[in-house]
Amino acid sequence: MPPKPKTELERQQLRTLIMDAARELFVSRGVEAVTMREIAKRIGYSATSIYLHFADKEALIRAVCDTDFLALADVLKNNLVGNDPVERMLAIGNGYAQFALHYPNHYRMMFMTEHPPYDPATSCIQQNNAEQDAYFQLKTVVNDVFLAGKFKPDLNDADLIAQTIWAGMHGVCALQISMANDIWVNWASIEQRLQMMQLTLIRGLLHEPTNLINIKNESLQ
Amino acid sequence: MPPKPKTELERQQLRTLIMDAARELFVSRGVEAVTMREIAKRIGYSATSIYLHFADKEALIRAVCDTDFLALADVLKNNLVGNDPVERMLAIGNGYAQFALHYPNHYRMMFMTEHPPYDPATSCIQQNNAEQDAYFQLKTVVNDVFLAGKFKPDLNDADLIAQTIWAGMHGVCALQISMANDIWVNWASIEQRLQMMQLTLIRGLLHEPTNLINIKNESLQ
DNA sequence: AATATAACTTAACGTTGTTAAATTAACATC
DNA sequence: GATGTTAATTTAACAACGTTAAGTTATATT
Repeated sequence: MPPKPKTELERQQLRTLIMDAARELFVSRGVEAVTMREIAKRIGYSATSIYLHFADKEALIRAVCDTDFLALADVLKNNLVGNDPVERMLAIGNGYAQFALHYPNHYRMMFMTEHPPYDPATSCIQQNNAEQDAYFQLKTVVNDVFLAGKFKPDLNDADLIAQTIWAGMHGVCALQISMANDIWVNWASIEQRLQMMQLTLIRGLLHEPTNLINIKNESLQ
Repeated sequence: MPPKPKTELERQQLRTLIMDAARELFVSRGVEAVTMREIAKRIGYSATSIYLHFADKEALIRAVCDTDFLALADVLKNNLVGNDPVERMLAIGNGYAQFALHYPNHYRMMFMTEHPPYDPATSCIQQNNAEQDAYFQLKTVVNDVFLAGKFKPDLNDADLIAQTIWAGMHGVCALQISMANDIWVNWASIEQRLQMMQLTLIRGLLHEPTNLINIKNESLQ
């Protein structure tokens, strides 16, 4: 009820208050099922107040997504340990899958629904910043593996390799999220499918087996 | 405006009339953007009439999906030619991707959005029928390759292999559909990405190179 | 000719995202 | 210190949605 002129900081705080409430609801029930009124109620404001900070629901979703890309980049960064570049490449894949399956509604919002494309002008994420850009992290690892001469000799496009790895992991995660309950398919366990995808990617991309592959391989049976 | 008792055939015809109108709109603009009133208008009925044939919008979507799985199975069947099982395996992948990219809204509806899972009681599709079940077709081809002894010796779970191939192709197609416009990523062309995924899968799953792989490989550069 | 029934429509309900108008409180100015 | 301006917020309202309830109309049955 009390309107006071607010400082830029206060406006920013309210903005993130809205986003945090929205995220919590989005994550637990999916973007579609959450209403603007509900988000507003959660923080004790009226629905129309949200429109003072975000143009529409789409913009709110986009903003939440953006900060969640930061969270993903953070998860990946923490998984990015080890001296062997191939080991790091496997680790980044595991981190990615862990994120996707731990926050499926989140993942769906970020990678499985159409939203207005990334806009450098309004986004809070800096492209090609190792701390913030998940794709850049993947590409960096791929490049490390490349420089170590581990890829098959006819593979030399880092973007193409990175996108293939991404697509492989995304495929497993996305099918899990949207089709896991479908009895149509006699699904193997998600752990098996993830491991099998990683094994297949490693075998398909690297020019010779590594210890890591053998380990993976044995535990697959 | 004229109500007459209808024969079972007439009811069935109206049912498919609704589904055809719905499909056309779904395909061109996506399920979410299409309203029941719009579908009804298209065929000259009122919106409520649809509810005489489908419990709700969800059920209509599900029914359209079901017949579209038949369409997919048909596309795949027509792509399933050649003596060499590996060749057929590549062909089924190409058919799948062709379907996904030619009918992206369709594909999104079928594989990228959550819907009530397949119900054998109400579905028109017969599971494990080679003419109707797309997954069964894939699994059959995988089994042919397996019987030909082409897979790496430690791979012996046909479902797991089929699901890995599916996930790989799905990953490329799904990312293309929902993220292709995102300038965040320096996307390689969709053709390149599909080819690269197939090459990687073949190399990761088969125990020795084939002619087909070399052809693929050269054209990749 | 009266009645029942199935096909269909119109009206209406509760929600949704969103906009316009009204309200309230702090600040600046005279 | 009253007055006006401005920003923050709310209430009211709109159009559109999925869906349900209540009506209407034409055929089939008795």
